[in-house]
Amino acid sequence: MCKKDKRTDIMQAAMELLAEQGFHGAPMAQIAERAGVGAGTIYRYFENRDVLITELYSEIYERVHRVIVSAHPADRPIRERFFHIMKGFIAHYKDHPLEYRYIEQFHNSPYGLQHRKEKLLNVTGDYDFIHNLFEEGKKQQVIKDLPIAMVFNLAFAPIIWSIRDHHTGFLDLDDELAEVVVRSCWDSLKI
Amino acid sequence: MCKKDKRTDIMQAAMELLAEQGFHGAPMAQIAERAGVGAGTIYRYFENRDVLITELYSEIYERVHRVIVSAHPADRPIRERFFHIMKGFIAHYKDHPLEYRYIEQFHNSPYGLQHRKEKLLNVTGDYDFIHNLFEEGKKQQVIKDLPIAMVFNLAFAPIIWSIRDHHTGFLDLDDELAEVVVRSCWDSLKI
DNA sequence: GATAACGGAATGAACGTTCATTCTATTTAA
DNA sequence: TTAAATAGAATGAACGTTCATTCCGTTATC
Repeated sequence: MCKKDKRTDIMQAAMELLAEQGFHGAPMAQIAERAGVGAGTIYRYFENRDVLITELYSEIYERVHRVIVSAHPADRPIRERFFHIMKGFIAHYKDHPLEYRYIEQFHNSPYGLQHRKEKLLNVTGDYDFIHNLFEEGKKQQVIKDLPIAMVFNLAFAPIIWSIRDHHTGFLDLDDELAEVVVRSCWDSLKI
Repeated sequence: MCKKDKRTDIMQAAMELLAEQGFHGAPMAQIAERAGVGAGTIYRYFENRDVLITELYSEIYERVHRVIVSAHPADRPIRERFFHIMKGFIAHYKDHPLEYRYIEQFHNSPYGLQHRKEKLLNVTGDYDFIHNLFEEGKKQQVIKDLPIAMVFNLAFAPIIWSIRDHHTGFLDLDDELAEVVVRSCWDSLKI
């Protein structure tokens, strides 16, 4: 087994356990056990627990980002691009409950606050795909001229909560209902 | 100091520390210290940590519930009642950041899942004010005939996220913006 | 055989909870 | 009225457990 395999195993085990049992319910020893490695081995690949959790977040975020960016109809109207992103977002997280749970846990933890702060201040200065769509929509006067944080909330909050409810069994978010919630969010954003 | 005082002191200290530092960042010893009591004293008033956390939730939930129910225009149209509730909700949690943070932490913890499950199944069988408003709205064909969980999400998710952002400094949720977000949520619900 | 990777026992810090003891206020006895 | 007795509230040191991290003997790789 080469180096990369162990690292991948550790990340997979960590995602499963942290998603299922929460950030405080998955000790390093258990992660090691599920990954089939010794507890000490984890520290050869990740400096400490925080680094593991943060790198795993980046990795999982990358996955949904790739889905959203792929086949993006960049030359179509804002509304259509919005629907494409949101439906891709829902489909991906319906298919990947563990990824969803992980991201949710991360955002609702102190890591998430830190992360959100850096993103809004754009510390890294990198290009944010969705942020850009909303700014363009505001410029074109297609969506309301609201603070960007508010735009994100109107666009994502009901959808994310609905995905959560789908996974906990409180809601059956089938294609029809997904369409309804995306349309509702769009209606709350559009001028 | 009489019995009631100590209990209140403990609850106040617990709310402050659990809200500020999260459910895993506030040891019982620290709560006791801030409350000005011995660590063991807490266990005279609360069976264990879980009971303290759960009772505190009920107490804090009661407070916002009282605000929402008070002066409720029960004989006015659904839309007006919705606006009354949502604006009261926002105003209360803008005024009480610690209560907001506490409720948020609770909902995003295993306690919250349990609580949500019981509420949706209506285990206690008690009358739920807001639930009832939505059901009535559906019956009157004023709001969309969607699963009740979806109605809650469309109604509350953007508002709750906006209150969070207000307290973290990402958003200035003044009266004007509060009006906008409530109207947006209503627009996503109404037929 | 030298070097890097690995495993898992050992370590020590942190935490919830317990319990023997102290303190305080109220009742009883003289 | 005063002093002893009692009840039970309050205390905080101690306990047992859990957990992230380290350490070091063993194994694999070249």
